[in-house]
Amino acid sequence: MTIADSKAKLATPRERARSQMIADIVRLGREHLARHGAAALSLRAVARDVGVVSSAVYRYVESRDELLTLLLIDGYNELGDHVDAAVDAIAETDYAGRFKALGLAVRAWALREPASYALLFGSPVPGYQAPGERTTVPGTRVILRLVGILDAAYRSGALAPQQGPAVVIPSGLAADMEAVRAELGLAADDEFLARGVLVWTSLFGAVSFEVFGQYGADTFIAREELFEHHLSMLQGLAGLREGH
Amino acid sequence: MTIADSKAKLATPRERARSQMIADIVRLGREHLARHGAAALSLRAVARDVGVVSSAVYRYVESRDELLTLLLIDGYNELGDHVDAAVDAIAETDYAGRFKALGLAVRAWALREPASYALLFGSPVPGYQAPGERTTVPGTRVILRLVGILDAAYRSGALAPQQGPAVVIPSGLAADMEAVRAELGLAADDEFLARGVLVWTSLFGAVSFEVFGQYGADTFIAREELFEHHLSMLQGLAGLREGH
DNA sequence: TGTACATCAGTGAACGCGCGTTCACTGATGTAC
DNA sequence: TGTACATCAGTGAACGCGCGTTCACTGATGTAC
Repeated sequence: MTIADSKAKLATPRERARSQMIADIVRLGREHLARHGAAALSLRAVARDVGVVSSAVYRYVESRDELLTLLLIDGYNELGDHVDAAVDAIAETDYAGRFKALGLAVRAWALREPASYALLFGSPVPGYQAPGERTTVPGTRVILRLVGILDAAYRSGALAPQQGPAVVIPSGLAADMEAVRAELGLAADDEFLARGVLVWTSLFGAVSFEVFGQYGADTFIAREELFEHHLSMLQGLAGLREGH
Repeated sequence: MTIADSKAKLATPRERARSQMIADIVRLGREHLARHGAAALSLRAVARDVGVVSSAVYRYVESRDELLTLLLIDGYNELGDHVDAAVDAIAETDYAGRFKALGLAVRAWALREPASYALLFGSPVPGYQAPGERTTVPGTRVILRLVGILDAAYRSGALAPQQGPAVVIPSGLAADMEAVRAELGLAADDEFLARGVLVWTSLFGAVSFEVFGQYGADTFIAREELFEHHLSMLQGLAGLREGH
């Protein structure tokens, strides 16, 4: 039974108390993350914040690693919800608008929750290996959304043809792209897919630079303008034309 | 007196032993970093590896934070040396070639030293604040090198004019660009500078995705081809034409 | 060249701390009849 | 509706561990005369 299930049913009082407790643990765990970072996440400290003795947490969470997993899933879903809401607010055929909304939503969430963002997209937590069977689905929501926008634009013919000299796609890369296309049921050709991957990494690269403080303290005051300008260029790189 | 100074002089045996010891501490500290991550970096563990009692390390390093600073500077300089060597191997006027060499050197070093890369470009270490007066110079070597290549290309007229519709640079961003241009003595206009910043963040974004495992285990087998393709696109984005 | 003293490297014990996890326990909440 | 029992939440003590940092100390290496 998942947390959502037991919450939805609002079953017995005990079950309600139980899911409330897990929610508290995750919430305070996230605060703890924000203050001390993922590597220093401590079950004991979270227990103190929850107002319970440290061993009591083991009634709800198997181990420190499982708490990390819960925080990871929670973070992915929060980010996914924000991105979905932002994208859904834009007309389905306004591909450029949806792309920008996605990018702005990622940045806004990352700046609001830098510690969660670091857990999701920063350096791996030493000694911790995320259980793929639980994190893959929430962890791929944003990229799937982005791919969905770009592929829909491609299908509708709204993507601008490639500019400049033709770029050769080497065979190994072509094979990778074919696999992705098959797995996700995409229409776009290798060239556009490869551009999409670059747009993806570049988007997160720009957000990470800002969140992780790579720009330095003083350079770039107008960071929102800088990011929006980046988005415009990435939009062009992806082949998305304005207002389509 | 810096480490390099005392080494160069090869002064007294004691001084040689001293700088050798510091070098050992940094070297083994880096190994420790690789295995356990920056947040878990422990003076005691490094001392054990060096073969000395933990308190002895305090003769050479003021505190755990100072060891982190030494590792940070060491990492920046190693990366900087690699990048410099790769760039210098290409003719000065082959701007596109130098750009690609820079990108490939960053990626190669990051994959060889993922933990150092994570310390430099990953999530910040909680509770640690790098002392700007010691880290800024080594920490800006790569970006200054990149800016140098792009600005030299601009001055020589080798940069392609902007393609596609004119992008408006808002006033705040323009002011930031003017400040950067003045500080570094650049010639390039706002438009090219802004593209340069995107190229910079995108380059590190692509490397970070690969080093931090964001691509997942199975997607993208041909990662070198993928990265080189990214570099080609970024080269185009920067306005660098082939063979110039 | 030889002696007396100062400097330095490294030792080992100790400080107080927080961590993850286990375990036997006490009450409170639920369930079966 | 009331009693007897089972389930669960939370307690508090304990385990063994590693950490950063301090301090008085022993020898070895250097320096001044």
